[in-house]
Amino acid sequence: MSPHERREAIVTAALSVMLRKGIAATTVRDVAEQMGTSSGLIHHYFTSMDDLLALAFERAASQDLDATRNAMAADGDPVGRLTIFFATYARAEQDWAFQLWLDAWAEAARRPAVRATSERLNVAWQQLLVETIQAGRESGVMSCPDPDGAAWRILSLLDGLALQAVAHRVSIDRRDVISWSIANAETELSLPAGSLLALPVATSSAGASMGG
Amino acid sequence: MSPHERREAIVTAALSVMLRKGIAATTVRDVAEQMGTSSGLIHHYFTSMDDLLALAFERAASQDLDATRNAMAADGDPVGRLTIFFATYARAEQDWAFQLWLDAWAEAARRPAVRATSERLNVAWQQLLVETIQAGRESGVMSCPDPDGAAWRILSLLDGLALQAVAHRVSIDRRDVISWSIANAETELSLPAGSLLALPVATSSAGASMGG
DNA sequence: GCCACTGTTGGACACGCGCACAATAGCCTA
DNA sequence: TAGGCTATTGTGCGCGTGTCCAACAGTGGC
Repeated sequence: MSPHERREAIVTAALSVMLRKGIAATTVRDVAEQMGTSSGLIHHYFTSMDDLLALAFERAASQDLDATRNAMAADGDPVGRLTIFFATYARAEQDWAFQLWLDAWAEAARRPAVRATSERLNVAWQQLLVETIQAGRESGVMSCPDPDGAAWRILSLLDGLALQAVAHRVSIDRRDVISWSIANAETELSLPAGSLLALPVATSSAGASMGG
Repeated sequence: MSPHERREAIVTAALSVMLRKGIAATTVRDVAEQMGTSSGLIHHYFTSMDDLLALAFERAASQDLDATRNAMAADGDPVGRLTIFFATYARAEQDWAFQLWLDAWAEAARRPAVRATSERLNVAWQQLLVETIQAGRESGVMSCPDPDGAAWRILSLLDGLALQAVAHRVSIDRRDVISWSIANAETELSLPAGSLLALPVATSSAGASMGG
């Protein structure tokens, strides 16, 4: 295995463990065991465990964002894109992905590298919504006086609800997380009720290729 | 120092360390050093470190809740109570208090005692809203088909927005966190725009006595 | 076929953790 | 003043962590 391949393999393995156990609980030995190699090998490629964890988190979060962004790009209609957004929003449906964000938000206060990555990616999510809202506004199908604020509110309600569902398991039903967020977005954008409801599909949602 | 005083002192010391280093990074030795005593003493009063951390977190969070609840009780009008709710919501204004919640939500997955406390208190916050909404509905001033769900949505938007403000510092303006949450609540409860806006007051918000 | 190089191994090291336990100190009662 | 009780100490155990390092193996160049 070439050095480049090995580095990728290590990041992938670290990511796999992180998704299962969370950022803080991921150890060098876990990653080595996941790869089926020795723990010393990790330090041959990464100067410290922190570097590896930060890189793996960025990888995971970026892949999630890219998956949703690509899925949305397949639809030319802003309303259709927004429907896909909610349908493929992995954070809200896959606990391990959202737990990563919970860890990141908590760690942001004490690890500058994590904060920078977390903030940059959250803003990217929000911008994805802003672009879609502006497109919908230009085509006249959506009405929204403040796309930037609306995007933050839509995203924050989604995160706030998902937070309860993931952290506390029972407080809020998973289906309500999505349906309430959709209803909120429809109100924000003056869309008819039910506009953003996706037809149930058999295929798994985006982001499933990340392993775990 | 009496057993009761000692227990209180330990909880206070644990809280002090937690606010400085986060829940996950708080150790028995840290708490002992904070008090100027030995680490063995902590285990003489608490069966496990997890219990102590959960209790210290509960102390901080409960004081916050009680402060808001008491402030709301001073007003007989449901709309007035809700106005006070947003005006005294300490989480959104005091970073150290909200950072504790960020830690708790992340740690909930790994510490059962923390999860139980976190969930119970979040539900208590939600119930505080439910009671107010139901009172407002009975008096005819509010209209809401689903008080339980509306309470979760109001609270989750508030938490989701505050999360961005606290974890990332710059993404969202602190004033927008409150004003957007208020506007959302007014929509949820069919209240006239501006109903929940509080007059600016000079006194500091509730919960400031907790130190840190 | 030998050599050098490098990916890779597996264990040792120092440290920090929660926790337990025997010894000590200090106060309250008699 | 003597005795007993309990808060408090200090040490140490077992474990898990990140990091380091000497030894090994497999492969490509000479």
